[in-house]
Order: sequence, then structure tokens, then C-alpha cells
Amino acid sequence: MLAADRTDRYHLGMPVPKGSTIDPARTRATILRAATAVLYERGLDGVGVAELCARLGISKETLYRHFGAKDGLVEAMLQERSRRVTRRLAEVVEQAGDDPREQLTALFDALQGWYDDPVFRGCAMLNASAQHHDETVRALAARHLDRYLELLTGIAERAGAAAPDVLGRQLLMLVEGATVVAAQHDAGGVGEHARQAALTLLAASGSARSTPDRATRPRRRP
Amino acid sequence: MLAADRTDRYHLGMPVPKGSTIDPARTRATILRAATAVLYERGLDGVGVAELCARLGISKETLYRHFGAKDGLVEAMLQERSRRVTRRLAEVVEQAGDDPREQLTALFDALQGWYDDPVFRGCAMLNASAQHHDETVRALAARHLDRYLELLTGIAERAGAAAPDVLGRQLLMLVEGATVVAAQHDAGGVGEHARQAALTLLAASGSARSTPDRATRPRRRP
DNA sequence: CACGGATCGTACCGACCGGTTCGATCTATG
DNA sequence: CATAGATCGAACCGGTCGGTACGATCCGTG
Repeated sequence: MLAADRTDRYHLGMPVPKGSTIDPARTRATILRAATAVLYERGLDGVGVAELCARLGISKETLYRHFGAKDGLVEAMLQERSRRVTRRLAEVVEQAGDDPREQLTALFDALQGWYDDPVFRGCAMLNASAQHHDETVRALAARHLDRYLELLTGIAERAGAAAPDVLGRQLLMLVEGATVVAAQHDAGGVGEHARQAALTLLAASGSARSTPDRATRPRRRP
Repeated sequence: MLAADRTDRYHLGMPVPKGSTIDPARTRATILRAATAVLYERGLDGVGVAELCARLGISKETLYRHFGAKDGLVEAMLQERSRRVTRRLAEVVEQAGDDPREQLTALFDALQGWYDDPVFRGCAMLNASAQHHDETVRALAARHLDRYLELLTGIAERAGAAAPDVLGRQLLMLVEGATVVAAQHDAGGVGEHARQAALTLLAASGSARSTPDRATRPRRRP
């Protein structure tokens, strides 16, 4: 589990390299990354602070100095994950070129790759929201869906959909539905089927690419 | 919270009516129904056994005699809810007539009605699966999705879709995605948008009955 | 009328959990 | 060399939770 025998040791399960100040910021980031993996796999309440710290190779005091409380860790973790995942998907879409169809294809392919990952356990935000009825976590989940919706509505707009916000919502349902089904029901091919559905909705959404400029519409948040 | 003052009292928060044997089966069903509501609203781990019993107006001993353990209650509860919900949706579909488009419309209208219910908190099965990483609960959630899938694939078959199982999966994603979005993001109109998407997918699925502009084909191919 | 069964209310128990504290160790800095 | 800061490991604390036990109450039945 850990490295370093009793003679020399320190910090995060590994002996501190030669001459390096223990950088708190780096420590915090490392804790965040490792804790995210454990809490995602086992659930927020599935692992206590003691075991969590043991797995990370840190002491409870270190964790509490960086995050104040377990909730602080959870919130920081969810925020960071939401940002990272959203950025990743936005990159995938961006690198797919200008064709909205290609963008959607790339997006659902990326999702399928995620579903195939052995550690895939569904959307961490929605899982967290189901576990902690805490209002803060709910807000983070809602914000996460906001980010997704913004990305998808952007695709819908570039496709010249007659009602891009409606299409964006529908694509959001497909993305989240595919994620849920992949997590709970699997059987494979979920991403592909979702992609086909998305392309069908796109094709049926009105004049494709013929009306690039249109009145901008209000945005997210109820 | 309770009825009955200190003079006469008994059983399930209400005084036992005049001459009636306390029927264990009825007691169990009543506990199940009331516990379902509380645990759905607050989360499986959001309310302890003590408080749960207080809310139901029963003693812990009674609960444990009927369900053995909290997990037993949870499992019984989820099973019963899955059966009830699925049956209800099947009825809605059945009462909508023979047209698959009408059936889908009725189904998503029913879902929208659910979303509008103030106690709506998303799909209880998926919430439970996110909370208890327990294998039994996961299996119950998977079985729940099986039931949904069966219903939706049936509609796809009656519509004469070229690939009814694929369309069924896609409709399942829409249903679950709509439920997730309604629970976490709301803003209204989710059911309607999901319904439109479902009808679009149905119309594009190579069906005979649901697309008026295509060559007709016989229905019913199991 | 006595008995068995279902129930209540309460007290109790052991386990665990989130969080705090403390002494010791090591590093960089001045 | 002394100090300050980051960390470790372990002990500790109060609270909560799931589950059990027990005496008392009320019912229908024999």
C-alpha cells in the first residue's frame, strides 16, 4: 500500500524527494485527485475519513487543514471534477471540426470510452446529489448540468436548429440517460445508440446549417 | 404527528378500530407504504431507524419483526415500488389505444405529471443504487430498467420499427435522462421535450404505423 | 378466565464516524 | 543553530446508528 520503510519517510505515501519543500498547494491537489478516485468508486459515505486518509497515505490532520471538513473535501472534489470533465468534453467537440454532426459523434464516442472504463460508476455529480441531499451538492450538480447544456446548446445553435435550446435540452437528456443506462444496465453499445438518436434529433431539428445567424436567446438557470 | 391521546391507543399512529385483529400482513403493507415515502424524500441514509419508526408510529421491534433489518425494509420497498410504478406506466400506455405515438405521448405526459409532483425526487431505484453500493440494490435497479425497457421495446415493436430493441434502448435513455434532468435541473417542460424527441425517434425508426408519409406495413412482429 | 400473539415505549449496547489534539519528525529559512 | 511550518501517527471524544431486550398493554381464542 505504502512506499518507504520506517527509516526515511514522509508525505503522501511516498518519501519526499531529495531537497524539496513540501508544497501545500501540490499536496492539496494530490489529495484531491486521489480522494476523488476513492470516493467515486466507493461512494461518498462508503468510506470514512480514517480509511480515506489511510488510503491516501496522509494523516487526518493534514486533510482537515486543507479542507476543513469532509464536506469541504467533497465539494472541492466535485467542483474540480465537473470543471475537468466539462473541459475535456469541450475539447473533444472542438477538435471534431465544424460539422455539428461530427461534433456529436465525437462527443458520444468519448462518452462510450468513458463507459468502457472499468472504474466507470456513472456521473459523479448525480451520484453525489443522490447521496447527500445537501443543498450545496445539489447546486453543484445543477451547475454541472448547466455546463453540459451550454455545450450541447452550442452545438444545436451551430447546426442552425429551429429551437436550439429545446434541442440542447433533448441532447442533455440523451447524454444523461445514456450515462445512467450505461452505469446501471450496460449491455454495451449505449454510446452508439445514443449517438444515433442524437443525430436523428439533429437532423429533424429544422433547417440544418442554413440559418447560422439568429436572434440570441436567453440562457440557463431556472 | 400522531393521533390518539394517552388514554386509548395502539398501532401505526392510530387507535385500533373497535373490534379488529391486528393483521400482520396489513401492518407490513402499511409500514412499507409509509416508509417508502419518508425514505424517498430524505434518502435511504438520511433517516435512521429510530426516527423512521417514530414517523410511522411504530416501534422498532415491530419493524424488525417484519423486515429483519433496515436493508430488508429497503429491498422490500424498492421491489414494491418498482412493480407499482411499472404497472402504472403500463396501464397508461395500454389505455392510450393502439397507436404507438399516442402511447408514447401518454407515457411522457404521465412522467411530466410525476415531475410536477412536489415530492418528486428522481427515480427511487437509481437514487438507491447511487446510495447503497450494495449488490442487491444494484440488481433491483437493473431489474427496474429491464421492466422499463420491456415496455418501451414493446411500443417500438408495435410501431414496426426496423430495430425495435435499439429504439427501445434509445427511448429508455430518454425516459431516464428526462427523469434525471427533471430532478436535478428542472426548469419545466422536460416531459414535453422528451416526448417530442421520442416521437422524432419513432418517426425515424422505419415504422409503418407511426409515420404517415411512408409505405404502410403490417404490424405485430414478435 | 387464562393464554398467546402483536404491539408499544424505553432503555441499552457495541460499532463506527467525523473531528480534535498532541508529541515527534523532518525541511527550509534566517 | 534556532525557529517555523508541514506532516505523521495515534490517541481521544462526543454523537449517532443499527439492532436487541424487556416489561407492559391490548386483542382474539380456547
